[in-house]
Amino acid sequence: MSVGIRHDDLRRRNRAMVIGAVRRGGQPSRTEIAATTALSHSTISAISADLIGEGILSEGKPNEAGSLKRGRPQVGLGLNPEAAAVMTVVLSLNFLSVAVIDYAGQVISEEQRRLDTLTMSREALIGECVAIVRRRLEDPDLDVASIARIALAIQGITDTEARAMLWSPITPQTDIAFADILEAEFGIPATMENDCNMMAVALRWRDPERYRDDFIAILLSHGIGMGLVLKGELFTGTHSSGGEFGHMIHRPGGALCRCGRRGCVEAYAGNYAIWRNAGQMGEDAKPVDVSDADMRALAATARERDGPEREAYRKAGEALGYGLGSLFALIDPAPVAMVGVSAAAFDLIEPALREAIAQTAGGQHSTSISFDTEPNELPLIREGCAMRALTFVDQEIFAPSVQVRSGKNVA
Amino acid sequence: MSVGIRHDDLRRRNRAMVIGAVRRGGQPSRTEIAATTALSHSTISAISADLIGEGILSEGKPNEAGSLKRGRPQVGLGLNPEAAAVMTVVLSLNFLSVAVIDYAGQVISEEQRRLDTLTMSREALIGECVAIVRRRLEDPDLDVASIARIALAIQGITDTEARAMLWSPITPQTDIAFADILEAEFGIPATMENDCNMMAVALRWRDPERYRDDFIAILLSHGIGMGLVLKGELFTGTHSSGGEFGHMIHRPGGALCRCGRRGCVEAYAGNYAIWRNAGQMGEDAKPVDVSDADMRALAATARERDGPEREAYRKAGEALGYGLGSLFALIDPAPVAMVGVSAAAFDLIEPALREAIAQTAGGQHSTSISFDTEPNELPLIREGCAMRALTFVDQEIFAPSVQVRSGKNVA
DNA sequence: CCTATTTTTTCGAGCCTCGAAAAAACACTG
DNA sequence: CAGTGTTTTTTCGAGGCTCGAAAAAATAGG
Repeated sequence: MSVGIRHDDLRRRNRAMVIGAVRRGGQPSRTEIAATTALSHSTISAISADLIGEGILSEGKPNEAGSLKRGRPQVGLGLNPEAAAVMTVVLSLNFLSVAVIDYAGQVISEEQRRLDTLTMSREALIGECVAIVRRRLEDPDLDVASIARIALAIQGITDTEARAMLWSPITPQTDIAFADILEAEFGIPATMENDCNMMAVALRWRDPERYRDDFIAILLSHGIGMGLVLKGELFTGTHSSGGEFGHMIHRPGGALCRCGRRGCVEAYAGNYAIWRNAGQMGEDAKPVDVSDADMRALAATARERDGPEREAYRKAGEALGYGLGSLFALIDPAPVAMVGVSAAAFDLIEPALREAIAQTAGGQHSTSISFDTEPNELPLIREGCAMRALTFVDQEIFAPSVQVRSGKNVA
Repeated sequence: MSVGIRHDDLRRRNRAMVIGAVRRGGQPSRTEIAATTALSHSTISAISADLIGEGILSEGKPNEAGSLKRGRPQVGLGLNPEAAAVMTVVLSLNFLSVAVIDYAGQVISEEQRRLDTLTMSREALIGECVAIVRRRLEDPDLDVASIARIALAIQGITDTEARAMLWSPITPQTDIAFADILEAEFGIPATMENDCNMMAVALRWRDPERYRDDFIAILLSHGIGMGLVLKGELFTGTHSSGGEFGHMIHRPGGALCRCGRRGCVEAYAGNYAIWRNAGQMGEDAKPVDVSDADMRALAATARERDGPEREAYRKAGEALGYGLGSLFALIDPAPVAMVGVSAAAFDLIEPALREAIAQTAGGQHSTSISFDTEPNELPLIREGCAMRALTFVDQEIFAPSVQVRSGKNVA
């Protein structure tokens, strides 16, 4: 049931708030933090003194950005890059990418690797992941002990507790508890995240003006994925991973979807769906993986001449529009970011999308709904993972419930 | 931005928590409250002493429910019925119902009234509401000063701040700021709530076992409404009122909906949709209001023989099933309560609904999705309003941010 | 009547935040 | 270059809150 607030929760939460204010950026001074958190100067002073003493924060150079104001200059607080580090592991189709990121968010070590995820055995897939992580950990320039968290991301369905990949389009393997495996192997806490959720997290950090409390990130790729932020929090469904926007029903009994069902949004707007419609192979044609290059060529053709290619994109737009309309009927309109290779073809998709959305209850103010596009999803996913892992460190390690006060001093 | 926790917030929140634990029922003892809130006995003791002193809580008879245990018997805490009172105003088609409820949740005064909402002028509608509230306030048995809150409920769309009805099927009038009107008239804080949201609130109080953190209440009536509770909180969309489940798109370009658009779930499952399908009037037939008696007769006919009536219910089930399937794709399956006159015909709806939902991604475990039915929505809406208003009193008046400590003693 | 048991209250200790005042750090002025 | 004004940051005592331990209260059983 609902639990009371203990006295020591107070400090914990306010510590987390100060760290959060600093991470949000701009080298805020103590005074600025006091203003945004509505806590008194004395409190902020005490907490930041603690945090600096523990090597979590550090004071910036006061001479920077030549303060032209009258009195004592504000001294900006920043994150101490050496306070900790995190690792991101992004597993996508035929591609594995790992990075080590310092506490301030800078990449300090990375490795990328092509592999044939669709045909690999379960053991090989796990083995590659473990091996690449091990290689990064053994990097002589790195302080292994400082890596406090690993965040993995994968396209597909993850479990509630962010421990395992349950199903993914990039591999025939199912139910791999990556988080548990890496934790057992390296003794570092790990989580298994959904790629679209990480995209949403990254967008929030990249552009907090536009992507603040409510917004939607849609991945237009082989499949259609969604990351949804509602009321400032990642909405991950009540049980499993992200909202399966791509499998909302567009046309009952309609086109064959990769998931085996019929009429899903993805069966009209996924790369394979656009491809088979453009090739006039019929709506029951077996879904195939289409390369990004082929998709770009397809879009070019569609731009060039009216024909089945253009019609395929129109159908995709229609499906996305009705899907978004139904979604907006539930949650009300919000800014949308279209991410992935087909986001580069959004010019072909948008007209039909807008037309469809205008036919729905959620599209009442359809002209005011704004779309952003970002063709490259991988950097977003990695950034999201990094921020997710760093936020974990901020909250769970540097502002823990049981104040251990490790007193470790990185000086 | 995110705001820090002040020192005085602590008491406020823990006070609210104690009140909440008592309202949740069962005359809990101080020890039981300490257990559920994870606060210490001393804290609970101090807070409950305060609350009893302020006349908010009262100690129950210790001899009740003959405690057979060894030591000092627990003394149950209850809400002092005289601590405050709230008023509910439920405006539904041709019907206005008002009740005064004491702090413990008992109805102490009520009045109901038939009126022709569909033809009334704006002024007449507002006038009737104001008049009926005034009559209750002038009830000689009542302590007017004790009424701390009014909660109105109406079918339709309300604004974000719960101040105004923006649109409702029960009247051609739009944009009536009922909450502001009543506040101005009587000087009592008021809110304007969506009827389906209040149904959801009521279900949560009625059966917290089943309706705890995630569930859905669907109103099957003239229109299709939804109240959605996610992660223990009423989900009211990001901007406006409740999720407009009834206006998710079932079939793009399909049957004509009351909202003027095409293919909405409601255009297949609303009373008028079932009625016109049963009468084989075509999917573009103008929506008409059907009486509850007519709907019951229709259901009886459908049960009796196979024919267009039965087919109409099948279509309704199909629309609801695909709609729920799409919803479940986003939020994952959750218990559903079907409320309203057509919930009494759920036996006719369920087979097609289950068949449809099994075709969707959200219906993966469709057999495990459970439905409850409750034919009568009005009592639910009233209960929900009452609890909403009482919770407001609990949290905003008896556990206020600025501790005024009125010290009023109801003895 | 005494003892065991359980609930509730009391009391001092330890934190935490706050406000006010002091200290610090700089710009401006003559 | 010393003095003054301004703004930021720290210090310090006061007031609150929760907690744990111990005491007090209330009952059943013998």
